[in-house]
Amino acid sequence: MSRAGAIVAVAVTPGVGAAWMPDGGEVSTAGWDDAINRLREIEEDVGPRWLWWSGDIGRTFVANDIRPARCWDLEVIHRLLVGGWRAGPARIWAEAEGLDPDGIPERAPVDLFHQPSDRDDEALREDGHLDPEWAAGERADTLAHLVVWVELATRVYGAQIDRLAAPETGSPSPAHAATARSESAAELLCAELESDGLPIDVPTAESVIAGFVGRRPTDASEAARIERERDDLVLRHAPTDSEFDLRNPGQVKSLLRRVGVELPDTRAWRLEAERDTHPIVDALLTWRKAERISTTFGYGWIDEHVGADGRLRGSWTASDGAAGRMTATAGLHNMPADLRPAIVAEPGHVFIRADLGQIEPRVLAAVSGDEALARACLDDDMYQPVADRLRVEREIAKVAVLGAMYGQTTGKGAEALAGLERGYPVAMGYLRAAAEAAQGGNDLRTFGGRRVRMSGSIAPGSSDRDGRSRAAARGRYGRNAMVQGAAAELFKTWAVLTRARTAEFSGQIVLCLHDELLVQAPLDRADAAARAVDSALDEAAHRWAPPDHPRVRFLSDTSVIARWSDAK
DNA sequence: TGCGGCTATTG
DNA sequence: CACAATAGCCGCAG
Repeated sequence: MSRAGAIVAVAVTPGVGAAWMPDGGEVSTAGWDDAINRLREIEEDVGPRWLWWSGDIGRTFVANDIRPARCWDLEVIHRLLVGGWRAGPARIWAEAEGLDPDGIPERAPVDLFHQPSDRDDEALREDGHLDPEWAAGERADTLAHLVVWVELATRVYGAQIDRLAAPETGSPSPAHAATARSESAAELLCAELESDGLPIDVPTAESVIAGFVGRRPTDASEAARIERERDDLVLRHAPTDSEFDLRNPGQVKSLLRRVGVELPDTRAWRLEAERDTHPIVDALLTWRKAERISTTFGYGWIDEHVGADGRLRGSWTASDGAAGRMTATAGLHNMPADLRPAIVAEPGHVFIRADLGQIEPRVLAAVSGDEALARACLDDDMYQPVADRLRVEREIAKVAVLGAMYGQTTGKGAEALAGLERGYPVAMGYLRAAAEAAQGGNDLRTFGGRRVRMSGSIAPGSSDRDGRSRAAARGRYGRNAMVQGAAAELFKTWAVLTRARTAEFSGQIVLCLHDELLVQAPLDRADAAARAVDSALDEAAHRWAPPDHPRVRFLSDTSVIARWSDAK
């Protein structure tokens, strides 16, 4: 029997045990021997929305093979409401209680007068702040302490619910509470992505790598010899009486000047234009590619990040950076396309690869409420109707729309920008308002309720001493964050619904890539899983979409494939 | 040792 | 070569 509305606050410490408390009910505890079984029973019998302090608890669940359907992550929602990255129990508590975060106590130094054993055991100080030793996680070591944590969690939860519904957050919107739930689930999905990893066929990966840098060296001296030979393929085109370090851009520039190629910098797209000028340019481009594979995506990368089970693992964050996108380490988000043939579904399985078409301009149409732009989204290729309206080529229209979202003011799309202003004034006004607010140093809030801080270290402007360009950079940052951030929210809603709806077909999300999902499923259930991915998008668009705005059509290009490179 | 600059890769 | 990210190597300041 499932009670979908049930909230169960929970705190777990491996080796110690667990405490849990249903909303309005009694607190229970179990020692570690019993804790995981009890929690698993609750998940299976009740399927509650687990309320916990941070993704650490979710990771503990996942590490013990419990995959909850629903959660409420206080730290995730704190970041959503407050913006930025700083969190932790002390900040979360202070925010919930309306206390000044600058008043958060430092921990007392351990010295003759402050021994650890002197501590009293109260979680809350007289001034209302969380005790620093509790905040540092040192008081999660007994069942009695875990009981206190679940009680405190319940109090923070109440405050967050109030805050999500309050006008202070901007326009009060059910989207904010919905985003809070999907962002929590996304953090849980990150725990699973870290645990599960991405299937990679190591022999295939190594043969791709070998194609760029040669066979795996057996020892350090062979590695050094190969490196030297690679360097020589470039340097043989250079004057023999001079030494150049190819890894030093300044020296590469001098080297090129010596052979008559004068460039402001040595980026690949500039070198590309000079390929025919001198043979050293082509050699250098080849060297760069090999060097990149060798240092970043070579044998060392495989050794470091691929497990014995043939899974590539990195760490994941559910809402990083300016706008709250998912991020991943270990090259999971920037793996060269050349390596995609090595991403292969395991025996008896296939991948469902699904990617959203033109997600950012469609999201712009939705959040701005621009009816004309929303109508353009009815087309599979929304740039075509925009081009027709502006009476320009499709490529021009595309560059103009992207330029508007990125804050471009010069170049090819600039003249079409005026047409956009006339044709889609609501969307353009939305972007301009965001840019102006950001330029003036005002915090923004995305459609889903994420606060984008314009004060603080993430926002641009610290290194740039020119005030005007700094202001312009802030404007572009804010303008883009509103679109990219809302797109990230829609994407995560889709991802967590895909997680839920493909589970019955044994689907497992193995990669999230901003607008693309890779799901592994058993061969014989692939079609059903693929249909579930598509219907999860419809469901996500429904849940996420602004209720008082024109409906916007979202599209997924979905295919069933054996390896990542097979699609499109 | 930490940080900014340059470079390459992805969405 | 606009917006976002991770990550490597180099030179330079402390």
